[in-house]
This record gives sequence, C-alpha cells and structure tokens, in this order.
Amino acid sequence: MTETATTVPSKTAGSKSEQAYTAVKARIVEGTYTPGYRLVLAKIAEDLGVSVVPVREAIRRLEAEGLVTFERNIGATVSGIDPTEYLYTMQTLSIVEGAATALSAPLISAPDIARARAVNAEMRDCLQHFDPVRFTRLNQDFHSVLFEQCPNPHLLDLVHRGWNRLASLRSSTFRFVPGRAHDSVNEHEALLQLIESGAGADAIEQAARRHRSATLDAYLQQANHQEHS
Amino acid sequence: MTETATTVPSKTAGSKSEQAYTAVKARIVEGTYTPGYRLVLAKIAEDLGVSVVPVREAIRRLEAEGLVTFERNIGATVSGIDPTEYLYTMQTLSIVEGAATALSAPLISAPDIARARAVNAEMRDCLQHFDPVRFTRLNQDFHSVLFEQCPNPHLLDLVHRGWNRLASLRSSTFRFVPGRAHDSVNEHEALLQLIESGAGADAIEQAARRHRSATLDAYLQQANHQEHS
DNA sequence: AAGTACGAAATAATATACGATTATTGTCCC
DNA sequence: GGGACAATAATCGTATATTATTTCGTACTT
Repeated sequence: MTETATTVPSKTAGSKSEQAYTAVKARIVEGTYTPGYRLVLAKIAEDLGVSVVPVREAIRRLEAEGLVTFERNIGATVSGIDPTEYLYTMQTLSIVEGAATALSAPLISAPDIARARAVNAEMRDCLQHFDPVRFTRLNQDFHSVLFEQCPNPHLLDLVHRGWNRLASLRSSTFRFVPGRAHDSVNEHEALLQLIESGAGADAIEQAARRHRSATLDAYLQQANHQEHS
Repeated sequence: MTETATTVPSKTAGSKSEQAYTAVKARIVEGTYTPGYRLVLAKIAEDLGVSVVPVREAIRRLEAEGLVTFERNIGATVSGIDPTEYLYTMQTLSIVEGAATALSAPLISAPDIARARAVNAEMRDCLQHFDPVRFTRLNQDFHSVLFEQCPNPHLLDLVHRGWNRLASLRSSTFRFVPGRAHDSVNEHEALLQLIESGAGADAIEQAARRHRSATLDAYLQQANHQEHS
C-alpha cells in the first residue's frame, strides 16, 4: 500500500522506457535519489543496462509529474520543494484529496474502516518513541484506505501525484512541528466516525480538506516562527 | 486568451522537442487533428523538419496530459472521450476549477469583471443565431477571467489541462443539450454578482463547481434519454 | 595575485540506423 | 467465394553516432 502507485494504466508495460520510468521513480520516492541529486542520463542508462533514449523519455515523464526538474542543455535534478512550492502542493492536494475522499466514502466497507482504525492505533502508539519515517508511512496507509476507492481515476491520479511529490521529500511536517502528529491522529479518528455515520459528501470533503490544511498551517507557522527568531 | 495555455513555464523553450510539442498540441486543440487521428511519428517529423526522437518525446508529453493515447508497438492516436471519460474529466474539472475560481476571486479587479460581463453579453447575443463554436470559445474566455488570477500555479495548470482536454473534442455540450447554453449565461451573471459582492470563498467555490456540474448533468440526462429512445 | 580567455572534457540534444512488432495484402486451398 | 497462412510493408522501439552546449580547469595577461 505504501509503494508508488499510478492509476492510469500504461499501455507500454515491459518497454525499456517503462522500466526506466519505474526504476527512477522508485529511487526518488524511496529516497535513494534525494532532492537536488543530479540525474545524468548516461549514468542511469548504464546502471539500468539500456540506452539513453528510453531514460530520457522516462525522466521527462517524471518531469511532468513534478518529481524532477529539467533544464535545457543542463540536465535533470530531483525536484526540491521550497516553502512556496510546498504550499502550492499541499493546497492542491487538500483540494483533490478532499474531493477524492468524499467520493470514496460511500464505497468504503466496514472492514476498510477497521483496517484504517488499526493503522491509526499504530500511529498513536508511534507517538511515544516517535519515529517520523514510520509515522509518515502509516499516515499514507491510513489515507490510502480513505481515498483509494474513489471511482474517478483522473482525480485519484492527481492525489497520487501529490503524495508522490511529498514523498520525494524525506522530511515530513511531523518531524518539524511538535504536536502536529498528535493532532493528526485525533483528526483521523474524527474522520473515520464521520464516514461511519454516513455523513454527507460535503461534510466529509471539508473535514478531509481541513485535515490537510491544518498540517500546512502548522508548517507555515513553524516556518514563520523560525524566520523571526 | 483562447489559445493553448501552459502555466508551468517550460525550461526547454526553443528546443526541437518543445517545438514539436507546441505544434502538435495546437493542432489537436484547434481541431486539425481530431479524436481518433493516427499520429505517425515519421510523418509528423517530416512535416516539422525534425527527426523522430523529439517528436516522440513531444507525443509522450501529450499523453501525460491526456490529449493522446499511446499504445506499445501500435502508435499514438488523438484521444477520444467516451461518456465515462467525459464524466471523469468534467467532474475533476468541476473540482479544480471551482477551487481555482474561489482562490482567484479576491484578486479579480473591477475591469476584469467588466470584461467578463462584456463576454457574457456576447454570449447572450450569440443565443439567437446559435453558433456553438463561437459560444464555446466565448465560454472559455469568460471562465479564464474568473480563474486565471489563481495564485497557485499547480492548481491553475490542472484547470488548463482539463480545458485542453475538453477542447480537443470539438463537440461542446451546448450543441447537444438544448437550453443549456441559456442557463449557462444566467449562471455566469450570478457568478459575477457573487464575486462582486465579495462573497466568501466557500460560496464562490460551490457556485463555480455547480455551474460545471450542471453542464455535466445536462449532458448525462441527454445521453441517458437518447439511450432509452 | 586576480581576472580573463582559451581549450578540453562532460553532458545534453538531435539525427541516423537497425532490429522487432504489428498491420496488410495477396495467394492458395477448401 | 471465403478463410487461413505467408510474404510484404509500415511503423515502432531502441541503440549507436553526431552535433551543440555547458562547465571546468589551466595558462596567460595585467
């Protein structure tokens, strides 16, 4: 559930290009290639045992997803995210994820809810001896349950792209903003109850959106505070 | 205002690849290449006076935007949109466009509003001797005024992609659903008044979203009706 | 010693070439 | 006359080769 997910099925499975795409994407999302890392076509091509053409193609696809930045005659680097970019990404994600969660909600089964609640319990547990990496992974698992049933594949794809983008930063907000992780767990439980109660789509959408906005706000306050100190 | 718009500035301007991308995209959006049209790499390459490699790259970028469909060892064709796809696209657009409009609203100036109102007056005029092509173009101009000020470039880009996708179908809903064009013009005026009155972001977002949902619903009813007749 | 100009190395961008896969057409057999 | 199979053509996928651009180091000048 944690691995890279692409909703729109590619009709090019098995091609070297696809292979390169998957391999490089995985390295970025899992953190082997960190932001700023310089992606040299020839090097990657050699690593993967293919020529540069498919690699180039793969990297341009990743550019379209925002995971790498490409500059003419210069090359590709793994995208960093400055505070402004972070804001844009989180804001966009709050919108599409909120909508996806709302559309998904009526299709979520009782076992799904139970599974999400179990994950959230682990998260609460994780608050003691805090492990940001594990917490972040659990957080993704939790939200996956909520939005993965979304019947609109385009919308779901946008959600995945946002998550991938955030995942490419290893640093989660939870690491930087004390108390946010705790609040987050509580909001999760509230979200689950809302869905269980069969609340309307609007209510669920707003709750899901606010949940993410709250994370963004926490980050911004922290950033602002650090700036003025 | 009507032409193809890409928000995220490409750092590859001037390259053959970029040139091919722009050329092919324009041909699709303006309707030279209609849905189902077979995009043969060698042919396009010759037309543009470049080799196949940049063309291939361009086409894969268009694939990522949903404008073309690529199948392994078969080739690329301009994407059609079946009813299901149309639903997904419109639904997604209703979400991102609604949010973009809400974020844009506080930044819209009085002259902008006046311009939008003028466009809408033209649309109303256009209702007499109905010209779907012109009406559709004016419709895009109108909405551009509303969302183009959106300060979040990622979100704005998603809106542009949705519009491009719809533009690649020449057929607008207005052509097929009698009365929808008329309703649309009225909803536009209501939207403008809402923005002028300084309404809250939520109200504007919902209104903008419903405006698009109404177009979708009109289409679906029509489609459903035709099916059962 | 600092700055600049030049050149070599690295790398990207594009072109060309070839093998692989799929579509098409024609022919043979029933 | 129609269907199956084979040959051919069209087109894609990838590799290799060439060209253009940038970067970095070095030597030369002031």
